[in-house]
Amino acid sequence: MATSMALRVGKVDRILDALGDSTRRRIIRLLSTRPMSVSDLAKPLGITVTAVTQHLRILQSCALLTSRKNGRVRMCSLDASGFETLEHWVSECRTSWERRLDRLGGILDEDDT
Amino acid sequence: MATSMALRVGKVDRILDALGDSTRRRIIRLLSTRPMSVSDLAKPLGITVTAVTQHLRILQSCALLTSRKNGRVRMCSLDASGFETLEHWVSECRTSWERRLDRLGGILDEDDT
DNA sequence: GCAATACTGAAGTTTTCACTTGACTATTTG
DNA sequence: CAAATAGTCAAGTGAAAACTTCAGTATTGC
Repeated sequence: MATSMALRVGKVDRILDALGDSTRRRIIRLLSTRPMSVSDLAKPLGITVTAVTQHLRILQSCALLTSRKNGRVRMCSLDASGFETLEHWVSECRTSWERRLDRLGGILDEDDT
Repeated sequence: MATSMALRVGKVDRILDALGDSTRRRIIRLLSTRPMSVSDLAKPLGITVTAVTQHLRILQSCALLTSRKNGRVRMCSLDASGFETLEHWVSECRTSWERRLDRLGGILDEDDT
Protein backbone atom coordinates (compact mmCIF):
# COMPACT_ATOMS: atom_id res chain seq x y z
CA MET A 1 0.00 0.00 0.00
CA ALA A 2 2.86 2.34 0.79
CA THR A 3 4.49 1.01 -2.37
CA SER A 4 1.48 1.62 -4.58
CA MET A 5 1.28 5.17 -3.28
CA ALA A 6 4.97 5.81 -3.93
CA LEU A 7 4.64 4.50 -7.47
CA ARG A 8 1.70 6.78 -8.05
CA VAL A 9 3.27 10.00 -6.75
CA GLY A 10 4.59 11.07 -10.15
CA LYS A 11 1.21 10.44 -11.72
CA VAL A 12 -0.66 12.31 -8.99
CA ASP A 13 1.70 15.26 -9.30
CA ARG A 14 0.95 15.60 -12.98
CA ILE A 15 -2.79 15.19 -12.38
CA LEU A 16 -2.86 17.91 -9.71
CA ASP A 17 -0.73 20.23 -11.86
CA ALA A 18 -3.23 19.68 -14.67
CA LEU A 19 -6.26 20.34 -12.47
CA GLY A 20 -4.60 23.41 -10.97
CA ASP A 21 -5.77 25.49 -13.93
CA SER A 22 -9.28 26.92 -14.19
CA THR A 23 -9.53 26.58 -17.97
CA ARG A 24 -8.64 22.90 -17.81
CA ARG A 25 -11.24 22.44 -15.08
CA ARG A 26 -13.82 24.11 -17.34
CA ILE A 27 -12.85 21.64 -20.07
CA ILE A 28 -13.42 18.77 -17.62
CA ARG A 29 -16.82 20.17 -16.67
CA LEU A 30 -17.84 20.62 -20.31
CA LEU A 31 -16.83 17.06 -21.11
CA SER A 32 -18.63 15.64 -18.11
CA THR A 33 -21.91 16.26 -19.96
CA ARG A 34 -20.92 15.02 -23.43
CA PRO A 35 -17.91 14.38 -25.71
CA MET A 36 -16.86 17.45 -27.67
CA SER A 37 -14.49 18.40 -30.47
CA VAL A 38 -11.61 20.86 -30.11
CA SER A 39 -13.56 23.73 -31.66
CA ASP A 40 -16.69 22.76 -29.70
CA LEU A 41 -14.63 23.35 -26.58
CA ALA A 42 -12.96 26.54 -27.82
CA LYS A 43 -16.29 28.30 -28.41
CA PRO A 44 -17.70 28.39 -24.83
CA LEU A 45 -14.21 28.84 -23.37
CA GLY A 46 -13.61 31.96 -25.43
CA ILE A 47 -10.03 31.04 -26.32
CA THR A 48 -8.32 29.94 -29.54
CA VAL A 49 -8.35 26.32 -30.68
CA THR A 50 -4.57 26.37 -30.32
CA ALA A 51 -4.89 27.09 -26.63
CA VAL A 52 -7.42 24.28 -26.28
CA THR A 53 -5.07 21.84 -28.02
CA GLN A 54 -2.32 22.75 -25.57
CA HIS A 55 -4.62 22.06 -22.62
CA LEU A 56 -5.77 18.79 -24.16
CA ARG A 57 -2.19 17.60 -24.43
CA ILE A 58 -1.69 18.21 -20.71
CA LEU A 59 -4.98 16.57 -19.69
CA GLN A 60 -4.23 13.60 -21.91
CA SER A 61 -0.67 13.14 -20.62
CA CYS A 62 -2.00 12.42 -17.15
CA ALA A 63 -4.95 10.27 -18.25
CA LEU A 64 -7.75 12.67 -17.35
CA LEU A 65 -8.84 12.83 -21.00
CA THR A 66 -8.86 10.66 -24.10
CA SER A 67 -9.36 11.74 -27.67
CA ARG A 68 -9.58 10.15 -31.07
CA LYS A 69 -9.34 11.81 -34.44
CA ASN A 70 -12.06 10.89 -36.96
CA GLY A 71 -11.09 12.51 -40.24
CA ARG A 72 -10.18 16.08 -39.39
CA VAL A 73 -12.24 16.22 -36.15
CA ARG A 74 -10.77 15.27 -32.79
CA MET A 75 -13.42 14.11 -30.35
CA CYS A 76 -12.54 14.43 -26.66
CA SER A 77 -13.96 12.69 -23.65
CA LEU A 78 -13.03 12.17 -20.01
CA ASP A 79 -10.78 9.32 -18.98
CA ALA A 80 -11.72 7.64 -15.72
CA SER A 81 -8.24 6.27 -14.99
CA GLY A 82 -6.77 9.63 -14.02
CA PHE A 83 -9.70 10.31 -11.72
CA GLU A 84 -9.28 6.89 -10.12
CA THR A 85 -5.60 7.58 -9.45
CA LEU A 86 -6.51 10.90 -7.86
CA GLU A 87 -9.32 9.37 -5.84
CA HIS A 88 -6.89 6.85 -4.31
CA TRP A 89 -4.40 9.54 -3.39
CA VAL A 90 -7.01 11.77 -1.76
CA SER A 91 -8.49 8.96 0.29
CA GLU A 92 -5.01 7.88 1.40
CA CYS A 93 -4.26 11.44 2.51
CA ARG A 94 -7.49 11.58 4.45
CA THR A 95 -7.13 8.16 6.09
CA SER A 96 -3.51 8.76 7.10
CA TRP A 97 -4.68 11.98 8.72
CA GLU A 98 -7.50 10.15 10.51
CA ARG A 99 -5.16 7.44 11.77
CA ARG A 100 -2.87 10.09 13.21
CA LEU A 101 -5.74 11.92 14.81
CA ASP A 102 -6.96 8.70 16.41
CA ARG A 103 -3.54 8.08 17.93
CA LEU A 104 -3.17 11.60 19.31
CA GLY A 105 -6.73 12.11 20.46
CA GLY A 106 -7.27 15.43 18.72
CA ILE A 107 -4.79 17.88 20.21
CA LEU A 108 -5.06 20.47 17.45
CA ASP A 109 -8.41 22.15 17.01
CA GLU A 110 -8.53 25.64 15.55
CA ASP A 111 -6.22 28.37 14.36
CA ASP A 112 -6.04 31.85 15.82
CA THR A 113 -5.67 34.17 12.83
CA MET B 1 -26.93 16.12 -5.67
CA ALA B 2 -26.51 18.53 -8.55
CA THR B 3 -27.13 21.29 -6.01
CA SER B 4 -24.55 20.05 -3.55
CA MET B 5 -21.97 19.87 -6.34
CA ALA B 6 -22.79 23.39 -7.55
CA LEU B 7 -22.42 24.76 -4.03
CA ARG B 8 -19.06 23.09 -3.72
CA VAL B 9 -17.59 24.31 -7.02
CA GLY B 10 -16.00 27.42 -5.54
CA LYS B 11 -14.46 25.39 -2.76
CA VAL B 12 -13.15 22.73 -5.10
CA ASP B 13 -11.65 25.36 -7.38
CA ARG B 14 -9.64 26.82 -4.54
CA ILE B 15 -8.59 23.38 -3.35
CA LEU B 16 -7.34 22.36 -6.80
CA ASP B 17 -5.57 25.70 -7.28
CA ALA B 18 -3.86 25.11 -3.94
CA LEU B 19 -2.82 21.56 -4.81
CA GLY B 20 -1.60 22.66 -8.22
CA ASP B 21 1.72 23.72 -6.73
CA SER B 22 4.48 21.22 -6.04
CA THR B 23 5.78 22.96 -2.92
CA ARG B 24 2.33 22.93 -1.34
CA ARG B 25 2.03 19.23 -2.21
CA ARG B 26 5.36 18.62 -0.48
CA ILE B 27 3.99 20.40 2.59
CA ILE B 28 0.94 18.12 2.51
CA ARG B 29 3.18 15.05 2.29
CA LEU B 30 5.37 16.22 5.15
CA LEU B 31 2.34 16.85 7.34
CA SER B 32 0.80 13.48 6.49
CA THR B 33 3.44 11.88 8.72
CA ARG B 34 3.35 14.30 11.68
CA PRO B 35 2.41 17.89 12.65
CA MET B 36 5.24 20.35 12.06
CA SER B 37 6.08 23.98 12.79
CA VAL B 38 6.70 26.61 10.09
CA SER B 39 10.48 26.33 10.40
CA ASP B 40 10.27 22.53 10.59
CA LEU B 41 8.65 22.69 7.17
CA ALA B 42 11.03 25.30 5.73
CA LYS B 43 14.12 23.18 6.43
CA PRO B 44 13.42 20.14 4.19
CA LEU B 45 11.71 22.33 1.57
CA GLY B 46 14.82 24.49 1.16
CA ILE B 47 12.87 27.75 1.07
CA THR B 48 12.50 30.67 3.50
CA VAL B 49 10.01 30.57 6.36
CA THR B 50 8.29 33.55 4.74
CA ALA B 51 7.57 31.48 1.64
CA VAL B 52 6.23 28.67 3.83
CA THR B 53 3.91 31.10 5.64
CA GLN B 54 2.52 32.25 2.30
CA HIS B 55 1.79 28.67 1.28
CA LEU B 56 0.21 27.91 4.64
CA ARG B 57 -2.19 30.80 4.22
CA ILE B 58 -3.37 29.36 0.90
CA LEU B 59 -3.67 25.80 2.21
CA GLN B 60 -5.56 27.04 5.23
CA SER B 61 -7.97 29.21 3.23
CA CYS B 62 -9.31 26.10 1.48
CA ALA B 63 -9.39 23.87 4.57
CA LEU B 64 -6.56 21.53 3.60
CA LEU B 65 -4.56 22.60 6.65
CA THR B 66 -5.12 23.84 10.18
CA SER B 67 -2.64 25.52 12.47
CA ARG B 68 -2.52 26.82 15.99
CA LYS B 69 0.03 29.09 17.55
CA ASN B 70 1.43 27.99 20.89
CA GLY B 71 3.60 30.82 22.14
CA ARG B 72 5.78 31.78 19.19
CA VAL B 73 5.54 28.42 17.43
CA ARG B 74 2.82 27.70 14.89
CA MET B 75 2.07 23.99 14.64
CA CYS B 76 0.52 22.84 11.37
CA SER B 77 -1.46 19.75 10.59
CA LEU B 78 -3.69 18.48 7.80
CA ASP B 79 -7.38 19.30 7.78
CA ALA B 80 -9.62 16.46 6.62
CA SER B 81 -12.50 18.68 5.53
CA GLY B 82 -10.77 19.97 2.41
CA PHE B 83 -9.81 16.45 1.43
CA GLU B 84 -13.40 15.30 1.93
CA THR B 85 -14.69 18.09 -0.33
CA LEU B 86 -12.17 17.07 -2.99
CA GLU B 87 -12.99 13.40 -2.63
CA HIS B 88 -16.67 14.10 -3.30
CA TRP B 89 -15.88 16.12 -6.40
CA VAL B 90 -13.56 13.49 -7.86
CA SER B 91 -15.99 10.67 -7.28
CA GLU B 92 -18.79 12.73 -8.85
CA CYS B 93 -16.62 13.35 -11.91
CA ARG B 94 -15.86 9.67 -12.20
CA THR B 95 -19.44 8.49 -11.74
CA SER B 96 -20.86 11.02 -14.22
CA TRP B 97 -18.31 9.74 -16.71
CA GLU B 98 -19.30 6.15 -16.00
CA ARG B 99 -23.00 6.93 -16.40
CA ARG B 100 -22.32 8.51 -19.79
CA LEU B 101 -20.22 5.56 -20.85
CA ASP B 102 -22.97 3.14 -19.89
CA ARG B 103 -25.49 5.04 -22.00
CA LEU B 104 -23.27 5.22 -25.06
CA GLY B 105 -21.78 1.75 -24.83
CA GLY B 106 -18.17 2.85 -25.16
CA ILE B 107 -17.78 4.53 -28.55
CA LEU B 108 -14.48 6.23 -27.79
CA ASP B 109 -11.52 4.00 -27.03
CA GLU B 110 -8.03 5.27 -27.69
CA ASP B 111 -6.28 8.29 -29.12
CA ASP B 112 -3.94 8.23 -32.11
CA THR B 113 -1.08 10.53 -31.17
C1' DG C 1 16.63 43.49 30.36
C1' DC C 2 19.01 41.67 26.24
C1' DA C 3 19.79 38.31 22.90
C1' DA C 4 17.99 34.77 20.38
C1' DT C 5 14.14 32.43 18.33
C1' DA C 6 9.74 32.03 15.60
C1' DC C 7 7.05 34.07 12.79
C1' DT C 8 4.56 37.93 9.92
C1' DG C 9 4.07 41.88 6.44
C1' DA C 10 5.25 44.70 2.49
C1' DA C 11 7.66 45.31 -1.56
C1' DG C 12 10.53 43.80 -5.35
C1' DT C 13 12.38 40.23 -8.55
C1' DT C 14 12.23 36.24 -11.38
C1' DT C 15 10.24 32.61 -13.33
C1' DT C 16 6.60 30.02 -14.95
C1' DC C 17 2.85 29.29 -17.95
C1' DA C 18 -1.49 30.44 -20.35
C1' DC C 19 -2.59 32.46 -24.47
C1' DT C 20 -1.88 34.55 -29.06
C1' DT C 21 -0.21 34.99 -33.71
C1' DG C 22 1.12 33.29 -38.05
C1' DA C 23 2.52 29.53 -40.87
C1' DC C 24 1.55 24.83 -42.05
C1' DT C 25 -0.85 19.97 -42.81
C1' DA C 26 -4.73 17.14 -43.56
C1' DT C 27 -9.54 16.38 -44.59
C1' DT C 28 -13.96 17.51 -46.61
C1' DT C 29 -17.15 19.75 -49.84
C1' DG C 30 -18.66 22.35 -53.92
C1' DC D 1 -9.08 21.06 -58.20
C1' DA D 2 -10.04 25.03 -55.25
C1' DA D 3 -11.97 26.76 -51.09
C1' DA D 4 -13.29 25.97 -46.63
C1' DT D 5 -12.89 23.56 -42.35
C1' DA D 6 -10.37 21.31 -38.33
C1' DG D 7 -6.52 20.98 -36.15
C1' DT D 8 -1.25 21.28 -35.14
C1' DC D 9 3.44 23.46 -34.50
C1' DA D 10 6.90 27.06 -33.19
C1' DA D 11 7.86 31.24 -31.37
C1' DG D 12 6.70 35.34 -28.83
C1' DT D 13 4.06 38.11 -25.25
C1' DG D 14 2.02 39.26 -20.94
C1' DA D 15 0.41 38.45 -16.49
C1' DA D 16 0.06 35.77 -12.41
C1' DA D 17 2.48 33.84 -8.66
C1' DA D 18 6.41 31.75 -6.21
C1' DC D 19 10.17 33.20 -3.80
C1' DT D 20 13.43 36.54 -1.70
C1' DT D 21 14.93 40.39 1.12
C1' DC D 22 14.39 43.43 4.73
C1' DA D 23 12.02 45.35 8.44
C1' DG D 24 9.06 44.56 12.29
C1' DT D 25 6.35 42.00 16.32
C1' DA D 26 5.83 38.59 19.90
C1' DT D 27 7.71 35.12 22.77
C1' DT D 28 11.36 32.55 25.23
C1' DG D 29 15.72 31.94 27.79
C1' DC D 30 20.04 33.60 29.88
